[in-house]
Amino acid sequence: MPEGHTIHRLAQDYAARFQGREDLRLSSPQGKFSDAATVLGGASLTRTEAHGKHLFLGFRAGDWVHIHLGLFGKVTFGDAPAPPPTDTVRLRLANATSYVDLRGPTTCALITDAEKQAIHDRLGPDPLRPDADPAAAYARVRRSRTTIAALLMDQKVIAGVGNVYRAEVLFRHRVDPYRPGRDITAAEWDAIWADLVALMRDGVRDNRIDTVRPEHTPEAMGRPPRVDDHGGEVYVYRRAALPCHICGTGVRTADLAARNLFWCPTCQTP
DNA sequence: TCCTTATGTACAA
DNA sequence: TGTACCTAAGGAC
Repeated sequence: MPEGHTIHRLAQDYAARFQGREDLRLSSPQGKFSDAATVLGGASLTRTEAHGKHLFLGFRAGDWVHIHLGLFGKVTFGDAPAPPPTDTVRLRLANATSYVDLRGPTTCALITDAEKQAIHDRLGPDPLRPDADPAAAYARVRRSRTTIAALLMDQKVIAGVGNVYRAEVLFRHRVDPYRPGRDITAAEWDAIWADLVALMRDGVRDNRIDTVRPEHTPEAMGRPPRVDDHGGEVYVYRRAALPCHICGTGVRTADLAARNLFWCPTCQTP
């Protein structure tokens, strides 16, 4: 599930169900986080935060649980009573009314304030954070020979964009994914950034990625709605060889840095 | 039941 | 650039 919008939504949802309550219990049925769960004991959740794809659960001054879902991590919320956990649950939070299970994360670790700060320091601006500075991202983009497709996935350049938002925002701005960063104009970057802010805010609200403009929706175009397992309506992501919604050209796909890239060779210009 | 795939990242060579 | 890691679902047998 995880691009930045998912993580910001998780920060909200963890807070809504657990923040400020005194009846919290932590456990690690799988065992890999048992020591930390014991250290935290019955501490209450005081705040939550997201930066890019990193989630931080704050328990007391200096105590943070740092979570990164990686490619496979999943989080499941539910109402009490919590069912018996399966043996893949890395971290369960439970109180009298709710539970939440974390499975398969790349990272789930107890860290200090200083360690958390170090993570912020190595991440680029996040379109979903109010403190984000798009000019800092553009400063890196404009002096790079690397393709814009790779730069958008580089969390040091911009935090929170993943393979879906990358493909979709480049399509929406008609930018060929192989164009070098240095050939992206300031106006193009400003438009891409503003679009990411809007798209990702929608993503947090809806808990899915929809990128198709109203005039290109299945209803407007007279096509059947797309239903994929990520749940959203998109232009090119995972639509290899299918006709482009706008021009009908077959959507192309290629490997770029071990990830699948999708684009329309007609609509997107070098 | 096995194989492939996936919205990610880190580290080795 | 390749590989390892974490999990679950879907499709091929």
